[in-house]
Amino acid sequence: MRLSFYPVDVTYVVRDGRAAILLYGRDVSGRQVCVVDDSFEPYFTVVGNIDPVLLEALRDGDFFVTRVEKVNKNLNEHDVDALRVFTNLPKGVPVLKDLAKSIPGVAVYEYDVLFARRYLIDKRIIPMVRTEVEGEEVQLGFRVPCLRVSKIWQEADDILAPRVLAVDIETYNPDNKVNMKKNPILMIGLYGANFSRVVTWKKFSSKLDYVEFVGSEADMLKRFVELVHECGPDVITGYFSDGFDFPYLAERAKVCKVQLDIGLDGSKIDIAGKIENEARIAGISHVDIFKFVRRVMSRSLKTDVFTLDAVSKELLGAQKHKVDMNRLAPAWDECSQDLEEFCKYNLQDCKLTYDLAVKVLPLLLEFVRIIRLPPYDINRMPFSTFVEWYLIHQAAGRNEIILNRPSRDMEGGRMADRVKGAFVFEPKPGFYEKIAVFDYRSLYPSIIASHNISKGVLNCNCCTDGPTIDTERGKFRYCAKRKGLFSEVIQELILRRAEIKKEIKKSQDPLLAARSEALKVLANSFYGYMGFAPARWYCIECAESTTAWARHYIHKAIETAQQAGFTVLYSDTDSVFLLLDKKSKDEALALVEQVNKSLPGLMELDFEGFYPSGVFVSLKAGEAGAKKKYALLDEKGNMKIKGFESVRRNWSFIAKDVQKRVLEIILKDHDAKKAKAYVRQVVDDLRKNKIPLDKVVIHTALSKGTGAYSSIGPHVAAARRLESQGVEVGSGTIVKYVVIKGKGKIRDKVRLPHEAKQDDYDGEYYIQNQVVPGVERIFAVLDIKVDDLISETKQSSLSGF
DNA sequence: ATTATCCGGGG
DNA sequence: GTGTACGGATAAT
Repeated sequence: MRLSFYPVDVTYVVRDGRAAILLYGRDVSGRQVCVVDDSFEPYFTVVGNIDPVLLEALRDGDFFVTRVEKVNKNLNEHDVDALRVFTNLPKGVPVLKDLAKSIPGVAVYEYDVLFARRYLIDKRIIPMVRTEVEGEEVQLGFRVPCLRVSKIWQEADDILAPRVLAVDIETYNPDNKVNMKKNPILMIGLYGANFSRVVTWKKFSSKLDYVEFVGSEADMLKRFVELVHECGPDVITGYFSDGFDFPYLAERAKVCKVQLDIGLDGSKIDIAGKIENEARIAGISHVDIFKFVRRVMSRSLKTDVFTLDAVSKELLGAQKHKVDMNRLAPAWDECSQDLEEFCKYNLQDCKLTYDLAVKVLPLLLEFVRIIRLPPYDINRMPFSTFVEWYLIHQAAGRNEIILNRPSRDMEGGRMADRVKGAFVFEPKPGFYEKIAVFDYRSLYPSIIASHNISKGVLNCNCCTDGPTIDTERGKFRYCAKRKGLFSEVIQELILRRAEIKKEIKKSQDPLLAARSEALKVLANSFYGYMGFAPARWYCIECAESTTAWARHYIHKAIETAQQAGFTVLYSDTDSVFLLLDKKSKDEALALVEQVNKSLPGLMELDFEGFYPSGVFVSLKAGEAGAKKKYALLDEKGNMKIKGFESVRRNWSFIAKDVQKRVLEIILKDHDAKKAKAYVRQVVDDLRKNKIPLDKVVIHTALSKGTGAYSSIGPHVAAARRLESQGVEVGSGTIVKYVVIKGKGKIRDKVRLPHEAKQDDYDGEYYIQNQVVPGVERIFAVLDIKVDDLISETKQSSLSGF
């Protein structure tokens, strides 16, 4: 019997003393199935001068070696004769490899690659991609039909469009603390394509068609299992569902003595993980959107908090349904009509999670396709291991032995290795006109590709004329004859991305954007990987060479520009800011051409943009982290602001407004006097309390409970006021407050916004602590002192007349 | 300055 | 599951 299906989840079971790989998925007719392969045997690899008979004899309890095969492999990109040692069970591998390792002259490899992953590597199966199988039906007592395969292969590259179901729970939580054993779940929301449901166990009158009432919490949990089965999702998703919803559901199921058997094999949700919970459901890919967004997408998002509300706002332009969560428990106790609002809230959370899943799954699935691991694994994998797993698959495809992870000691030793970083040319603070910016396109990846930087070809024995680089650590040479592993795979990533970018110009397919993004992120992670202590293919010499070449090339661009008569304003890592002065844009472009002619391989200097004006600001002592602090105005009149991020959410609107407006006046009008007059006006208005009260409200997030602070900052004082008014506050609560006039400590002058009137706030405080810090560095550049901005106006000083 | 710990998200 | 743990900010030494 022939079957065509998309594997979603891959695991294994041991039956009758034999391991069987299980590939759950959906076949082309839309049916969920499980494909069973019991022909794959666990093994590890041995290198060394040893008689195979010694290995065949290894045994420890129930674990034993079944056979030994000679294989020809590459070890660190060199030919080697190896032995493949097969064991009866996967769990036997770590035990038997220890025995093998104790034999003198033996090195062991590939003993820690999980069995199911080993299967994907060796069979060259990419999860979520269409897979062909031949086999016969078997009865395993699963919820889905099972097929025992005799043959499995992939020939097409189309990917499953997964059926997605979003889940969210609301819990009874009267004391603001999570207590899974004590407090019940009140409602469970589910949302999928053409499906909305909220199940709850207290009856109140409601016209909402998606609300379903059951008799008890236990009934609700049972109904949840039924509904999941009805939907039959490939992907079940939640927001922080690894850490909250699923552990909660599992715990309540225990308390209520309900079998939460939603796995396709009839198993329960499996909550694992030592540091962070992970919730696994057999046969279904559980995707925790929060984990993916925070780990993989955080750098490309503006928000610095990753709540469902903030992330939805940015990615979807939608927000949570507004309710007062502190009212949920009382409403439940009173069985109040308000519960309807909480049902709306519950469903909206599900919908947001679903919409987010639809939005981010293309990127996640693109990583699945490139890295060749199931969505569940990609979702939870630390970003650092993306490169590792990409390398593992690429290496295996090249008949390379997968290198071992370092021991604890080795890792500790590696920690001390420091790589000399990038070159930075500090800008001279000031206001400038006509700035041209160049940058090297994907500098580090293109250096690795173009200079053949790779662990296996470092200081090779086969030639001596390869490219050489002087570094802090010594002189390194990379083979001129053979392309190394890193260099080759990163080159493939760069070239594939270039092709996709061409396609993007022709078509608007959002999948192409996801693909390009995934390739870029992966290529950019290689440099970090080479210097990452726990890496299998750790190569500090490679990392050192990469930055050394980067410094070489940025210096080259700077020198070429200077020889052509340009003034270099600023440079950092891969970019150069030039002052055009009397030169034309064409001359700047010609300069780029000139540099590019001398660059090897895939390296390329790009013209990033032309800016009519810009201002570079000096740094305060202790501001070492933010090397760059500048604002540029592009030809369309847009401001590009870097490094002024001290103006964040714990600043009042007035401070943010003033900083932005000052930069605008300086860059657009080139008028220092006007900027000064503007600030003086604001200062005057603050003194006279003419700036609206809502502009001086300061927002700060609490990092812990109010009792836990040893020093009472203004936001803590405000939080305590809130508490004294009966409002629950805790870690994460955003506290809003204003500072009012009066003597004494700031914390004593803190009031909640509703407690203060327009005339109460302390203008002088806002001038000194909010407005001035935001703009003083900018005015320093223009030779205007703080005193000029805030001294009492002549009118007021004459008013004593 | 450098190292330990805490926290994120969720109700 | 042939298992291992993130990363940034802040507090503590």
